[in-house]
Amino acid sequence: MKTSRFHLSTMKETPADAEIVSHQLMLRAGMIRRLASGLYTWLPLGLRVLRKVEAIVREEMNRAGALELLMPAVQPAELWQESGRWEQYGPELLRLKDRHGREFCIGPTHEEVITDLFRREVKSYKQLPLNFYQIQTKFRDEIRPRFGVMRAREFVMKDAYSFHLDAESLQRTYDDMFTAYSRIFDRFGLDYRPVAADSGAIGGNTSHEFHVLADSGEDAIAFSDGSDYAANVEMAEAICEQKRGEPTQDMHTVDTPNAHTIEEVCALLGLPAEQTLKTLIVRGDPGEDGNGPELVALCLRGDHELNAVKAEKLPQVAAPLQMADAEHIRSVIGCDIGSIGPVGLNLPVIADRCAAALADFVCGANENGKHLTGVNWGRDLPEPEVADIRNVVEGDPSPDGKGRLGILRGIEVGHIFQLGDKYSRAMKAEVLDENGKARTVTMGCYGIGVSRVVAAAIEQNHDDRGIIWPMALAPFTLAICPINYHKSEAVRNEADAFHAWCLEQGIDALLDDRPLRPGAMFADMELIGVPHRVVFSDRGLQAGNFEYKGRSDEASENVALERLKAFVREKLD
RNA sequence: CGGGGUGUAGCGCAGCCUGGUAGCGCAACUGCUUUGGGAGCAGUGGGUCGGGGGUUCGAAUCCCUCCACCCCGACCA
Repeated sequence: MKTSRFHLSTMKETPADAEIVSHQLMLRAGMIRRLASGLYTWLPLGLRVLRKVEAIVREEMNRAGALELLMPAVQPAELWQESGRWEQYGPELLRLKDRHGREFCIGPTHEEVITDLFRREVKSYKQLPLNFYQIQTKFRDEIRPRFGVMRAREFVMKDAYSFHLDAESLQRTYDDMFTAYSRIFDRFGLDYRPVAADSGAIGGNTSHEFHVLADSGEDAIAFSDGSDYAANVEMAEAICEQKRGEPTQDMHTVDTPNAHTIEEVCALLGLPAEQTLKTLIVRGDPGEDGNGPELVALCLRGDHELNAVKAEKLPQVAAPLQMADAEHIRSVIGCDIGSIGPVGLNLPVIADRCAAALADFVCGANENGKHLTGVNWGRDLPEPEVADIRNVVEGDPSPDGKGRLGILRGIEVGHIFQLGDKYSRAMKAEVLDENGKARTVTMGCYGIGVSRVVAAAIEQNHDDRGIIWPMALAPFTLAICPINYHKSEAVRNEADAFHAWCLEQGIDALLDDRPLRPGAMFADMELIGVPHRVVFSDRGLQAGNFEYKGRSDEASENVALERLKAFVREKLD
């Protein structure tokens, strides 16, 4: 490809509304253009990368025995009503009506459609297991689309759905998918981690997320330095090593005017946050009979953070988690937030393991401007119910007992999940077993955010000059930069001949034949992240050399012209 | 949805407070010079100042309204 025939559309300045580096670089490099909120056009340069991601995904899915198909983006409401998700899904589901007034949605995912297909197509256990996948455009009407294609409303996803007669078969395919995903992310050349994710009510290791590691990632993942344990912070179990000490202090009330936060209380009393207890008041779950608690108190050590996912799984707590409002708290407890504590509190009290292990701690006195010191469970107030309700922090022991936890940030690009019979039961997807009896099948589903992978690769691999593509994802693998292409016949001949050779060899080479000065040419090739660069100039040719530089090399090197083809082959292999 | 902010040329911005008919840099186009790290000079084109309404002799500027976009959003006890 020659730049003069490729719509290379780079920008020197960063568009003001792009917040994160991948979004900025994708705009500056001319990979994408915004059409409306959360909707993007992929320009030729960006599409080349997207297609490379797709190709690797497709090859590895095929290798793992999955079968590609393609389902419609628009889906009839009846299927969603059948699964119950027409009501459950909420405003993220884009709904529309056709000219006859029939209701449809634009698919955010395809469990209903694939399950419907399956029940019409497959009748016998002999046809199982089956694993279908597609690479297709999805639409989710996000509350707040942002970060370019990282969190777009319309995006490209690979979604796969497997069908099985029993749990063992599902587990085998699940393991195959785990292996295939690992191969896919290995081939991308990205630094990634599979992590255990919310395993839900079924129990066991039924879900893994694949995260591309990047400091800007939206998810926190916890991993052990002593084993291969890795889990989303949302679900990583927080263990308390400390044993509660004996009380050594009496309980006292102290004046703490204007001290509302843990930080302010600690500064005032000269204590570390680890010696304090904070009390959060959340809405209770009224339960089926309506006799559940209206409010519930959750106690954490002062330096810890509440984990909402864990908290809302508690039977007393309303899901989704809702903090009580200030007015409500004042009417029930009689003080403002900032002065609440569990002593004498007429609410169910649930303490995190570490909060329950405190002795002689400081907490709010349920009276504005006052705190209690030297408080001890069992002596000054009843023993609390104990639960794991905090986020793990750096240095916590690993839940598998091996090593300590570190925290990394990641971008979720893949998710594999054992669905069970949620959809197959609701939609009566059954096959006949060996006894001729109808059996409901069990399902797995497996997603990869194809367009998000592109953004995540950039988040992980860039410098102040632009993108640094891993070889497998680069839109072009080799940039040919001739200096004075339009003036020097020798340079032009050499560059054209080499370019032609590259095409024969199947090398994605980009020849920059624009009449630009070298600096401008180099800057563009670095911005779009081409991994290898070859320069031809009169000066070099006269000395019998060409110049080579890898995208992340410090300096360029001069290489003898005779070695050109062998040298390039070596670099690309 | 709530809070905050921004809409002026393809991109980045100034002008608005204190009304007087729109400007800078980059990009684009033409010509000449230049050619190893985003060249120089000269010239050219491109804007119903987000839309609508109002005030005024006169509105990018003041007022009202709608729209779009961006950011933040219970970890506080």
